[in-house]
Amino acid sequence: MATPQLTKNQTLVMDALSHSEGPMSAYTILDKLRDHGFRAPLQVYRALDKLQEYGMVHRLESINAFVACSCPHDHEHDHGVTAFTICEGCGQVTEFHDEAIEQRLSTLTRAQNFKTEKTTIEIRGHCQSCA
Amino acid sequence: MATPQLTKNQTLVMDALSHSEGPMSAYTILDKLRDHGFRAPLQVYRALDKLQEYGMVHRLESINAFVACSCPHDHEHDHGVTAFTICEGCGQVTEFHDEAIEQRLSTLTRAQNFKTEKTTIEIRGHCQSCA
DNA sequence: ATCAATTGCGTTATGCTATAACGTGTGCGA
DNA sequence: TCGCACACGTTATAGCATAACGCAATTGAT
Ligand SMILES: [Zn+2]
Ligand SMILES: [Zn+2]
Ligand SMILES: [Zn+2]
Ligand SMILES: [Zn+2]
Repeated sequence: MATPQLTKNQTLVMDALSHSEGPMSAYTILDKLRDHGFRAPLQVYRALDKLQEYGMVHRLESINAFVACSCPHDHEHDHGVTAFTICEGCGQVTEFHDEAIEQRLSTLTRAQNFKTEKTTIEIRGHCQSCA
Repeated sequence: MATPQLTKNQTLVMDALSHSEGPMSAYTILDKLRDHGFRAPLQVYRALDKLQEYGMVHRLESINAFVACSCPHDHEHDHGVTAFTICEGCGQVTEFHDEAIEQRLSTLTRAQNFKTEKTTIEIRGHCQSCA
């Protein structure tokens, strides 16, 4: 997915997420952007949809929140399966990618003739500092 | 987690999930059980909490729904990491467990001194029939 | 037997998350 | 110039989950 020029709203949401310490809910983002003219949830959700499509933002399904992608590359290509550790103490999220897991999941889904479209891997627990 | 005698509400919710073709939302369960005296969401959520604690029900984070555990065993011991394929076409959910993935995730989290409490693996896509 | 603690239950109200449906404006190629 | 795609703004609504209260039944010591 190529990364096109972002619109004003998309830029605002992206900046909010980038400058945040951890993940944010859509409504938290909304509150942060009220001073910039945001009034309704849809403004946030529409921007988030696009940013996810561009691979710049990930949704954390298990906590209904969103986080900026921490990959070093520039998103000119899909990064495969993404996994996260999520600390319940401090909220810190760490993104990682592992070829071995991706391969293994691919083998398992192929065995049942399942066509994968999106894979979610989220590990809840406590980070080193919060253990 | 030992499986104690279920209460009336827990039994009703468990039966509803067991007899369902696929996963159900809490509110869908509520509607199914209105004829049995259910009136409020909390009656469902409280039962679901216990059933999850007993390992008899799993929550699917990516679709806000619940499904009966399909493991053959009797839940007298924790089954490790649970993974699911979820068909977007027919709603069919398949539960599976893989030692290799569990080991790999354990290695990766250990490397960052992360203490895992709950692991979510959900694969959205299309099953053989719906491909 | 009695008291205290635990657990389950029912109810009302509330909060959080996400989308439907409508209309507006803008840019761009046919 | 027309038609289309896309972003945007607004209002309303739908869907998911929990807070807080009180009551009843159970259990398990003392
Ligand atoms: Zn990423
Ligand atoms: Zn932490
Ligand atoms: Zn199971
Ligand atoms: Zn299917």
